[in-house]
Amino acid sequence: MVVDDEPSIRDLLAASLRFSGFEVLTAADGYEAVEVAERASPDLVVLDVMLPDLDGFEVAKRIAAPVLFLTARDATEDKIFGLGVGDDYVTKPFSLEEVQARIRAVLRRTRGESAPASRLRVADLELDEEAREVWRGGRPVRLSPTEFKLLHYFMSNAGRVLSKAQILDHVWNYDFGGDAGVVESYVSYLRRKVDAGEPRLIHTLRSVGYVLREPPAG
Amino acid sequence: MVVDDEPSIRDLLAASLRFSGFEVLTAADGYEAVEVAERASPDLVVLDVMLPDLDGFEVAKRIAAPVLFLTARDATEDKIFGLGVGDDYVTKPFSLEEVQARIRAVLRRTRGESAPASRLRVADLELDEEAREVWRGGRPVRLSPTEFKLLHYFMSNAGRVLSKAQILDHVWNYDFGGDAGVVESYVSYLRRKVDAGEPRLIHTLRSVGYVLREPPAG
DNA sequence: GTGACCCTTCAGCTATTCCTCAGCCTCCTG
DNA sequence: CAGGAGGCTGAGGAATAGCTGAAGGGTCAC
Repeated sequence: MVVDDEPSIRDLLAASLRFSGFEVLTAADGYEAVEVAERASPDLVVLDVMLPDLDGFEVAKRIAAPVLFLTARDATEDKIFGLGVGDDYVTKPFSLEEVQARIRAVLRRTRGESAPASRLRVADLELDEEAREVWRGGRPVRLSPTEFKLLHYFMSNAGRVLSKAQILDHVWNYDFGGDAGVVESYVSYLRRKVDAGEPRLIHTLRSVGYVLREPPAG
Repeated sequence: MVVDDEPSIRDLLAASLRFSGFEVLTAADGYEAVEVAERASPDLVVLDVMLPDLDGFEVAKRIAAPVLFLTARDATEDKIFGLGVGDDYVTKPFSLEEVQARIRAVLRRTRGESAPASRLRVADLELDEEAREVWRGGRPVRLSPTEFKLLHYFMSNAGRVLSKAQILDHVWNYDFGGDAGVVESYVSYLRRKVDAGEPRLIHTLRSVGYVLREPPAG
């Protein structure tokens, strides 16, 4: 369930999560959230701290499901964890990659026992979501946060063509004002760090986008 | 549904989509669009961002259907995706091939589960729309964007005779000023890249046009 | 405060792609 | 068989997209 009073953010999250295969309910304020949560018992709630009626913390207390908070950047962290309420948080403005990563982490944690692999693999390139580690051909690679998010997006969409606009929308914060040139820069960084050896995995499709895949045999 | 205030573009799109088997409604401005959409609940809306009354984004919010935006090339592309509104966009001037490709992609995506093949095949020539890959006799072929569009047009009209004018109208942008000589050039490119081996698939019908098909056995 | 790292922009460079054109070829016709 | 219309293709110039090194500014840890 996604709870935010701003329709644009609510829709953005809902659409992106649905695309990733989640079933999504939404609510625009605290009372609606509590109500919907009672009726539908969601597996997890993405909850804006700042709501028009009820305080986000208040809502969290009344909801049985795990909670991922959305909060302004300047909110002090202790407030979130200190209250013993909420399982993690993401600061606004966020990137979709980040929110999804946190969601999966919380689900993994709260569901306990079942510890899914959380490891992506394409050819001899491996990425561990939890440990935030990457190997190419068994050799560890150090990536900056953005590089990691970008590679993660590529790997979880391996074989699918991604336009620069799509990449920008998923990997960068939703309020990013710049142009798609950054994507080129970061692809260049990634290529240098993880795509130096054969076979090349990140391919450019001119005027279309990029795709991460093993080159077709032949 | 097609929404654009310019009659020429509206009619161009409507005619081309009808020919491809879609059922098409049109609207000339924002309010009409919202109204028609409510009455008819279209499966998808092709929507010009620049409308005389309502802003295209505003219209999109009030419409339940998936939206494919039409936008000027120089418009800041960033804001299209990012607002969580609209599912894809095409810049003006566009080619009909491109619009139809995007439409199919959006429908494929929003309808989810049903993942149609999206793969065309004629003899030993194969084309994957999503991956943008082409094989001839199992061997991958690299095509430029225009070559790919042209081949796609040929393959989705296999067996049908296409005049150079038709090809120009579908594969090239609607504002293309040049003459049909380009088509000859690109057919030549295609022949070299994908039609070198037997059997020849692209046939010239002198002073009529071209046709892609397997020669009748014998 | 300082240094390390990170993010973003930018500009020069390279590679690719697009389109035109001219010369040659092919087919049809008379 | 000659002539002409239509078609083919190689060459080349212009435009465009993409790559990457460098630089500026920001943030964070120490």
